[in-house]
Amino acid sequence: MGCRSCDKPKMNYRKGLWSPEEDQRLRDYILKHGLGCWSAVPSKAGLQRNGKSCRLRWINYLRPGLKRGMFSQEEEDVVINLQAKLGNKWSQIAMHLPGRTDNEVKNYWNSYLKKRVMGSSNAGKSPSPPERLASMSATTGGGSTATSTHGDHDANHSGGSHGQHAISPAEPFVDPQHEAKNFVFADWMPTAAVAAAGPESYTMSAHWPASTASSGNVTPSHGAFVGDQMSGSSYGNALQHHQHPQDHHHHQSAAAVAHGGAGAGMVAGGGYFDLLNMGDIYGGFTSTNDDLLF
DNA sequence: AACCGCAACAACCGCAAAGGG
DNA sequence: TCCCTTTGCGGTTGTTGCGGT
Repeated sequence: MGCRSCDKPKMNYRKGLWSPEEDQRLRDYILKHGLGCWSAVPSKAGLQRNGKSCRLRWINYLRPGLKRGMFSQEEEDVVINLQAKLGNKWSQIAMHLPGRTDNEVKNYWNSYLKKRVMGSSNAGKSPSPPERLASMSATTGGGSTATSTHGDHDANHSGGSHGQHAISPAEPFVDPQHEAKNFVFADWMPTAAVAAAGPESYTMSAHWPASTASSGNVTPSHGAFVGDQMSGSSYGNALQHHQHPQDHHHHQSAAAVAHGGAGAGMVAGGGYFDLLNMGDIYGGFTSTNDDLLF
């Protein structure tokens, strides 16, 4: 833990939302050097952030394998059950939800599930997500906020996280192009990995779990957007424009898959990332590029 | 058109645990 | 064993967009 070699002079750290440039720096740095001493990351990566902030940003946003978008019915059930069982042990709950971060689970619980659970105790009249979804879907994805600066995820989220009603077997909406947007990894990997490994050496099949590489869900189209986004004048605007009114549908297919008996994991084997393997991927970020075998 | 309240969620803060010197 | 630093976690806050009035 202690990393005295990482000692650095105190400085005024930047706070607030991360800019695309900062994200890029952090990504590049970690892709290049792997995970190590977070306190050393800011200076080495040329960021005016503290290590804690970098770590958080990486874990909650930039880390490979993150699954963004609405929670499937199955995921909701897991959260509700585990919350009842474990209490607010978000990190532990998140462990059962591949691709979800504790922060995301926590936010989802606080903003929606808690009310729903409370509500359900009241004659089972749960405040159904559609209430908001209905209005959201009529817009560009609704509640995406400042944080929508990061856009697509939030776009998916805001509308999506409340779209449980959309989980309808009779409505197996599947749009690979959209589904791909559920993954931050897909956002940046195509470009970042190329940057790290070199265009020649980078191929999807070589770096992704087979199930992922073959799933076709990791589409470059989104990565291309990121490129635009990065070069755009406004992170937030770009992303907002990217929000899709139908984003809330993304996960219903995931849910459908889950309900369809994926069994081993809510998304594993369903044509999505094999998120159950993502732990290995995280672990892959050790110290060298050689370890970056996705 | 302006204002207000609500919702969503990223990010911050503080604390405790872990681990090296 | 103690001290110090880093890391991880959970609670909370801040910011922004949207709908309603």
